[in-house]
Amino acid sequence: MSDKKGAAAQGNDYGKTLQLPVTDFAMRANLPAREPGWVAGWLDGKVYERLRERRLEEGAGKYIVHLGPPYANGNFHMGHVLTYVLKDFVVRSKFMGGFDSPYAPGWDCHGLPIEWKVEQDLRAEGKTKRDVSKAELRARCRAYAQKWVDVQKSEWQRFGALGDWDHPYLTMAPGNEAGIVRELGKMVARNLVYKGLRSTLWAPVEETALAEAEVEYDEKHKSTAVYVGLPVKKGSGERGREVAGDNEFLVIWTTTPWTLPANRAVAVKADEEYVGLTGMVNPIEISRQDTESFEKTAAARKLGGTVWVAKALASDFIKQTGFQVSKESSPLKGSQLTDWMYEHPLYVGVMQPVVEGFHVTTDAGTGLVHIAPAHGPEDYQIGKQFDLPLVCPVDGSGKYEAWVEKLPLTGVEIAGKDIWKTQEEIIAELVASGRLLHRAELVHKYPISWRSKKPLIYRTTEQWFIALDGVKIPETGKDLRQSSLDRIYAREGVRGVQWVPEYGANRIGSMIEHRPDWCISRQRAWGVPITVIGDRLSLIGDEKVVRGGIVVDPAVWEHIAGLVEREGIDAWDTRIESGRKEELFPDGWLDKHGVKASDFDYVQDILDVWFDSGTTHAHVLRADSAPGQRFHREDGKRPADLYQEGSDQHRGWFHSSLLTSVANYGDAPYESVVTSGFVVDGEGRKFSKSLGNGVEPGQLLGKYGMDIIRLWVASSDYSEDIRYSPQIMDSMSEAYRRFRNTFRWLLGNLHGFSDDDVKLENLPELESYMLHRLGKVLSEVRGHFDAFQFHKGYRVLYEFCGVELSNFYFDVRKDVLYCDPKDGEVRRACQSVLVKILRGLATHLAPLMPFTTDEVWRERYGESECVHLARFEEVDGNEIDKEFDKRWHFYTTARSRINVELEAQRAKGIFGPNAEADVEVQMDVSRVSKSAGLLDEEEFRTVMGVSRLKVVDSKNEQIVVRATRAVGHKCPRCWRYYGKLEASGVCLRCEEAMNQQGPAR
RNA sequence: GGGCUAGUAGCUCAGUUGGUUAGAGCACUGUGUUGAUAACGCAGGGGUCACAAGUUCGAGUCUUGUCUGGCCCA
Repeated sequence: MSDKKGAAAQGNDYGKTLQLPVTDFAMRANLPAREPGWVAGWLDGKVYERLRERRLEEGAGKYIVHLGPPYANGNFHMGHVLTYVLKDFVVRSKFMGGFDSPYAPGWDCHGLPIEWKVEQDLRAEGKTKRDVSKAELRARCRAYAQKWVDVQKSEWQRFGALGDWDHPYLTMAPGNEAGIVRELGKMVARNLVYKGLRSTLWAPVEETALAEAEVEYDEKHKSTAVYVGLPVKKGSGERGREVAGDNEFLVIWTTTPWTLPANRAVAVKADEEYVGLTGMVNPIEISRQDTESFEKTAAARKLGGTVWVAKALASDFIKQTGFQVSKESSPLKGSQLTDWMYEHPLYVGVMQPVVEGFHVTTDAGTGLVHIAPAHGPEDYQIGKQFDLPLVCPVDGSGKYEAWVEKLPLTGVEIAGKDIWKTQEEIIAELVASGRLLHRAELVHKYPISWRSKKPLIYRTTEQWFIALDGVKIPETGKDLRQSSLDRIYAREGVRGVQWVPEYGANRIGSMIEHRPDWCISRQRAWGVPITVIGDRLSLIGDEKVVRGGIVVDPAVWEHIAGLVEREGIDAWDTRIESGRKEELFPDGWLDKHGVKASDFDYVQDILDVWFDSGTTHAHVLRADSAPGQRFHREDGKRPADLYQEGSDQHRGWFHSSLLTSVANYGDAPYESVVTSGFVVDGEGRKFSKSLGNGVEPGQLLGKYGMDIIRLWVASSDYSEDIRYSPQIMDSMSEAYRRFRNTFRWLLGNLHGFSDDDVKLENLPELESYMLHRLGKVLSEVRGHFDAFQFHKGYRVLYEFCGVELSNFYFDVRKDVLYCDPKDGEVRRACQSVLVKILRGLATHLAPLMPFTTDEVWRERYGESECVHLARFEEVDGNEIDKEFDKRWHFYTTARSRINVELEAQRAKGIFGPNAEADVEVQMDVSRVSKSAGLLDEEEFRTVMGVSRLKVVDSKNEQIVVRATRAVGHKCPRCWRYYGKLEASGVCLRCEEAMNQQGPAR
């Protein structure tokens, strides 16, 4: 023990004669404080632009990555971090791989959430949207979106993302808006756009139909559920016979009594059995629910009779209503009920049919389903199927239309009244007519608006659609659905899309296969107008000009697009509202066709915002096949090589992009699609406010810095959900430190060694081996990057740094680097390899850790240099023969076996560091040399870092190791033990090193 | 409720066409260094492969079901 201390003390004098690492590259990064300055440096230094120029000069091939534009509303969250970091991995690795990979950031700016926010701001000012013009409303929306574009842009830049920040695309840029109009016009010309009816989820508060994405569900919504008995008239083939008896009822169950005025049929399930229950409504049940109306009900004396319900639900019905059964009829099939008629729940004498409903189940209710085609998608479908009258009695604000009749018995006027407030009056009417069998409050899941959180209703209204079936796409000869599916699955010899992960194809495929036509119209202000002109009077017979009742003439569409391009989307409404409609037609067009502008209808709906982002392939990527495009970017390429987004976008952006692209161009807008999972917490749960497990990018940036966050993304398999937890981030910090220290050690040991000194010929075996390993590792990494498997690339790099460099190569070569003569051959050979390692690691880690690798680069090559302008470091194959490979495999595996023995002796206190050990390795020399060639004892000793190593031939299967305390004299400079030291007191090697401050060579 | 998808050490990930005792790194524990020092080396402990059936000579791997998550729908 005392000897060890003595050695350390001696070392102090000789330490100054060593070549110890020298570098200004700090051990601690202090990323949060320094990264913003580096971002600014990249922007000021035009790194992206210089990189582009360089690749253009080289004539590099293009690789286009395209992302769904973020919605310009609010700060970025962890999902954005994930997507934009992954995107940046791809862009940067493509650039470093020699591609020209321009990236255009962009923003999605139109749409309801922004409009809604602006309305809230108006409300705060004591106004409503009716107090301002549409143009002003839009101006406010535009300003609001722009504000968030600016915020998000700086957040995005802070992520370290490479991109054309000076030329982002905004869907609200007039040029882009015009492009959207052109895409729509093209679809119109292709006969893909039509007007139809649709049962839409409607928000009475916002007075608009909502997209599915805009709908939320209230898990604990309270509704009033009613059982209603409807007097029935049985028939036997012909409808319209007399009511059979006055005391038989079909029982329906509904949770939306306000829809009863719109009742047009009752649906049954054909093969379900129905029974007539004869008995009495339990007066106690009624009275308990509604004491006041009990008297009226009792007065109506219609408490008894035969009620028809599905047999499977009879007991449930009895339990719920307390109906006292005295007799049960033999069952009838649902199909036997379909020639019955019944009286409308509210309107006396209005007889309506019983029909078969495809959607009828016996999960709840009575198996007899109230059909209001105005208020539900299935209802609407059945309405169409049986040709039921379809008029919606509820207006956009959730009030009954003026023409709705008053309630006949109670005489209550409901026209103009709010549906929710009128519900009690409708129930009172049912009580009065004696048809209310039961009422109860029901807590269930119900759709609500994502904005106002108020309940939604179904309204069947006129909307505009894109047809998925039946209309052939010129390029493919098939309709939109089939053409899209062919491209998703690479069917019919069509070149398909590469989905990463592969299940993406199934996912989007089954959606496209089963989805209805795309409803593209919205009744809002902040969006691109559906600039459709309807030929109301059918004045124009030319099919090339008007088809399906709407103007399809490309000349008109291009004219309107030109107006939008100059003035923005206000161009449309402004002319309609100010009576300058003729300006919407090209000069002379009206005269040529002998019509007036007032002969036409002008649609005032706007486009679904998914249409905006879905058509970026036409505006942002170059659209060569569309000469009319004026907003395309010169640096684009269509289709893109890669679209990338979260997996939820199979339903969203990938979907709308595919449909619009196939519709107008007959191809997919992307060659590959990469999707990522979601960021979840350490337990795999989603982030949510109620769980309180959320985390904001800003917090992480302040605590860890971006490179560590990027490392977290790099280390995770994004094909699944990726987990975030403090523990995970801490281990990423550890990993970061490993990389950083590897760089620090490399830089320190390359002090005074320039890249010009690199000489890779006649290397010692160890250097040759390491160069070979480096080449293998780096090409493996590039392979993983090319396959978008960044976590595998990360792992390979990380383990190389840890296992092969830090644990092995650095450890072995420290002796040479520190103690050999400064210009010693082995030392210089080692440094030559270290340069390759440094450059290899820095360039291959640059896509993952742009900040730190750039810091490394500048530390080595000066402040004016930038790693991001470099390419992946080339390390030639450096093939080594099999014997060589086996020999080093033997050394490295023997190393770990010998280490076990060394550790055992160390534990006994025989010696401390390996330099204090002598080792004898007993092994079957002939067997080993047969495959690995002759071992070099000195090389073997070097690998072990011991003072002496002796190989002794034996016939042992396994190698046997004996480690003993080193004998001889310890060199006070290099700490190795020798038989004798030189007169100067150090070993021969150290003496030379101290004498020759670099031998003349 | 339906579609897609996952569950391998505390954490992040490997585990080939089913084939010895399921691997790596980190973390943890012990230990050595103090010439990578808020760093580095070495060694060690740690897993019923979510659970249950089934196919098979043999299952982490194939089949079915259950549980627990995630996304998208309803």
